[in-house]
Amino acid sequence: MPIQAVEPRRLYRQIADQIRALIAESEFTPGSRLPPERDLARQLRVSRPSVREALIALEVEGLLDVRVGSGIYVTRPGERRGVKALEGASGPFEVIRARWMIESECAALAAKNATAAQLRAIRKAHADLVSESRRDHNPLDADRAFHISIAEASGNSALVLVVQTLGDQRVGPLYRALERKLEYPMMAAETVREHRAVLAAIAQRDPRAARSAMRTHMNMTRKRYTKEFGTER
Amino acid sequence: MPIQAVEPRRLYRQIADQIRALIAESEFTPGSRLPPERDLARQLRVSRPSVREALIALEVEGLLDVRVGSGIYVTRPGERRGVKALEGASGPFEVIRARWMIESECAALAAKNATAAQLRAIRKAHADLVSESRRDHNPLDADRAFHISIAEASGNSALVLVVQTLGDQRVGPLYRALERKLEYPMMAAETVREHRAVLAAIAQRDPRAARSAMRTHMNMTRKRYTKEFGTER
DNA sequence: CCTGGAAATTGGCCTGACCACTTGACCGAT
DNA sequence: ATCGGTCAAGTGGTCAGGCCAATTTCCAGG
Repeated sequence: MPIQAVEPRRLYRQIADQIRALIAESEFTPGSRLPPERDLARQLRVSRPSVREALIALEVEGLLDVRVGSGIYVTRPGERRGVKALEGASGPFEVIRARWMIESECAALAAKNATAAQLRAIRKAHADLVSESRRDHNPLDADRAFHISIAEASGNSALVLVVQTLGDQRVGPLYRALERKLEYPMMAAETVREHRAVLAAIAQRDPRAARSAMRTHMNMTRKRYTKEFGTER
Repeated sequence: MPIQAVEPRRLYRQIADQIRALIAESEFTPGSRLPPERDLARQLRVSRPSVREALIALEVEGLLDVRVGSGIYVTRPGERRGVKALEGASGPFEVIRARWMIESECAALAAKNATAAQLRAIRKAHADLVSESRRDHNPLDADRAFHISIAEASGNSALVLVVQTLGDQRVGPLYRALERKLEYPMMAAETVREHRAVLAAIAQRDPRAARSAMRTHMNMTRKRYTKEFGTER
């Protein structure tokens, strides 16, 4: 057992962790406003600059949105832009092509490797997505969760990370412009059918069908983008 | 032309941007120490807390390492851990399997799509890697740069992001333990041969050979890991 | 009802102070 | 020569208090 380096916990990290935990426990829900800096400092028994440092860290992580004179707001999951997403955002067509390649292999691996619990999680994510699709807005969060549940069933956490990273690209400016043009819920019905085919192939433990179904879904998504956006980019 | 939202530039972001630019211009090189906070504040004509806020942001981004009592250091590219890499680090074998899948397709795409300039960049990255391999330490940075140059030649920026993200996983604790056990420069000679085969296939514009060469490289890398680390994880 | 102004609240940034930690130099004991 | 202890200087960490800019809310007047 090698001697471990001892790393003192800087106060701003402790504060940031605590706020992060409160958000995760839904004490502060997405879209809601945190108490003012002065109040947080008082409640946490620390100085206000220390609170500010923690807030900066959480802002850089994309978890919070700090508005001068107004307050500190928890971002909605779809709005969260981590560091990576701030660097040159990838175009929608690039993302969908990368997803075609990667998520089809994830689906094939999921068909091979999914545990019963993971299959249940995929089914639940799918049901949530169907339910969300009945509304008139883009079910971005539920869609993302469905795809991530499949990546998780692949059994490779590096692939989960990759799928999450690609999913994060969907909040870039090009993507927003594109997705604003899409029609709901007509498109939703097609998407639901494609998702159902992916789920069915995974449930039947058929890697080839799962790969093919996910590729079909990505191809159809690309076609939908092309139809609305004209030339690819 | 819609009216654009005006977003005032918070001072900490301006300072962080300036420091980031100075690092990019090699004014501050990886491993080097920045001037003390008090000096930075004086030079930039801002207060020290404002400098601290900027440093927090850059620390969260992984660009800087702040050591109490010692100073502020620029991280080496291989040490940079963005937000994503802090979440549950993936194991080396998971990463290598994901890279097998993804980077082989990148190599095939690079063989198809690389511009002359990109091919030159791959060649340069390879030459740098060969040169670095002659030393007795793991040429992590140069290796990473070589692989990223191939992803860039794929012509899909989403794939570049994915390869970067997977590359970032190589600084996790499991990875460090594993790579400490590897022998240099004996292993370096094998790796150089494998890299050369990838480069040759790309230069010959042969996607199948490029895909195959990269898969071989990843397979051999996994074998090297297995040999040193025993059971896979 | 709408507009403008005032007041209250919120975040932004600053100054100054003190504390904890690190580093390097120096000295004495073994 | 080596090791441990002490000290001083420098570094980052955190705090208290202050003032300014931006936002929100409320109220009065047209």
